[in-house]
Amino acid sequence: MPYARPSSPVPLPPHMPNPSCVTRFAPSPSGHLHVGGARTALFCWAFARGKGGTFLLRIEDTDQKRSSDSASVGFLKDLAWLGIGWDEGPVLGAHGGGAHGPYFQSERLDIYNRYLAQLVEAGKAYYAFDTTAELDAKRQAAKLAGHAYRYDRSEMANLPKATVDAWLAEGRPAVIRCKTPDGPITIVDEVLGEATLPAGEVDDFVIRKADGFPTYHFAVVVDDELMRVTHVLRAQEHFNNTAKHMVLQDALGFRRPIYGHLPLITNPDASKMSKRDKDKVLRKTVIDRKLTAPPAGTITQARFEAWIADKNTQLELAEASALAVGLEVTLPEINVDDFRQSGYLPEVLCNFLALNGWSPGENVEKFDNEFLKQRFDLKRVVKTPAKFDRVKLLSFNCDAITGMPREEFVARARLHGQEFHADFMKKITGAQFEQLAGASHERSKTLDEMFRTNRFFIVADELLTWDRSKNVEKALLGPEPNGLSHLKAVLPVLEACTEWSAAAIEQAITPYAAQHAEGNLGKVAQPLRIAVSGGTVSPPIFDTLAILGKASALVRIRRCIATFGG
RNA sequence: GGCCCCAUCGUCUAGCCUGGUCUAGGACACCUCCCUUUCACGGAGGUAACAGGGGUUCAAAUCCCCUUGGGGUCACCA
Repeated sequence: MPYARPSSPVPLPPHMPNPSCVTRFAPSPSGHLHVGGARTALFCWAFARGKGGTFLLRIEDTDQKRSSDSASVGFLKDLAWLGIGWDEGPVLGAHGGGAHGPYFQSERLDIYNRYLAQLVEAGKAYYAFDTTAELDAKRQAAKLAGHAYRYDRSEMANLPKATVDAWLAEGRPAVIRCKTPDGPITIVDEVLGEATLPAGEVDDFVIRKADGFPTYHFAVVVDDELMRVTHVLRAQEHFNNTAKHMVLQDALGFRRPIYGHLPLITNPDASKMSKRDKDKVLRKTVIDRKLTAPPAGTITQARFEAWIADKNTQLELAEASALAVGLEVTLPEINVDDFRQSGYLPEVLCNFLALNGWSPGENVEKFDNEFLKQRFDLKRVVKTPAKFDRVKLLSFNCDAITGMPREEFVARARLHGQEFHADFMKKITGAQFEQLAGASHERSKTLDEMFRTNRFFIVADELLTWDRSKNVEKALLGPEPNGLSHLKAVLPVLEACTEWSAAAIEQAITPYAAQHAEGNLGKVAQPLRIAVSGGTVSPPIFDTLAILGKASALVRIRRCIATFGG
């Protein structure tokens, strides 16, 4: 067991007694939590909690250019929404805290510097004064020569101490590099097995940047040790980094955690999932439609032009969303929050995410986090990358929604509406909403769907317009007796209704259909649906009429008759 | 390109470690039929995979080798 090595000989912050298992999720707050990160967090959480261990969260904000406070708060909220609670880390509600902080790397500079000094002192790391331009040139040359670039330490590693001190004193920019020992390095991984990198593959990598911040590699190794992390579960893109981390652990005399590298989650076309995907969709739409100006009320003309002119310019999330609304296109969900907005259930997202890269076997597919916690193990993690299948996710979501009690759906849909469709909620009474949600329950694949497909409910009666689609024309203006005639005939029937409930309306309409439409309810229902909704799709017609209210329904029917040539 | 890893239906995967029970199982998607006042749901069927080639063995999806294909990585980003 690699972890059985003696504890750190470097007595820095006092350690708590080690729990059996400590995992960590360590995102860099350079955006929003995306599904890949969420899956990693979920597995880390399940692994630790399943073993009675500790799951900790650490924010890797050592890149000053890319970090922001709001981004890290977003991460925390996303995690909490998914039901992935952390025992140690930044505090949010009941989550976080702990004795091994601070959990923001930007607040741990002193700690890193002490270890850095120790390595330099011991001759295991050295200052290097190469400029970025010099290094770039060498890399370029290596590329042209057709071989991989490796840092050549001969110059900087052998600088006399006096020179180094003098250069530092005069303020020359310098990084610190780790003096990587020669020889092959064997990575032991619980998912992938063993892999040996030949000698020379790992060069003298930078461990402290010129701005004084440690690099990712250094901070990770120090923090994992001090936070007594036992198991590192992370995405496979980090696999090769492991060698660097091992070099550092050896140099510092640290324990070695157990590693498990998780397969990547990609787009269906195997490309990396990234926020750029949103940009791509928008760009394609704009180009396909040959637009030269943004839709009104989205982004400014100047911003639009700058964005279109340069493929490397990316819209901010808010800009992209606004433009998507204006263009009436749907952006692909990438971040956890996107899925929340789209009306996915957190428990379903977790379930589905867990299925990308892991499975409990025995043909079990549907499970909750509790099950995952009990059953998750590294042995069943697959090695191959998974293509993220939104269609299957949607199917799972649909199953979960239609499978929940009606009251639960109504309640969750209400919360969703209050957050994302405030305009809709304002224009509808509580009772109406309850009825509408109840009627939408069994046909909803997401919490969001009913708000998008039922907008006709909140349109003013006199502003309702009708589709002129083939189906509408057919239903209304077909051979006699056509829909329009039925509408005219059924109008007085509805006017005569004294009670206006779904059941009462049905009782009034059914006899009519029996008499005048050969019992074919559809012949009457569909024209009514079109009349009151403007289109061919709505909740069941009697519910729809009842929710709308008698006055609205009658106004709409009369207007429809007039519009289609009564 | 160097290095590392991987390879089962269109997709997510079970099976592989400990060869025979695999005429390869499940799920999503797709197709057909049924149900149906729209949409959706639901029900019953169906199509569909061991990348290719060599070994080893009485026997290979399972073990070995090669080829091909895919992914990752080669930053003062994480």
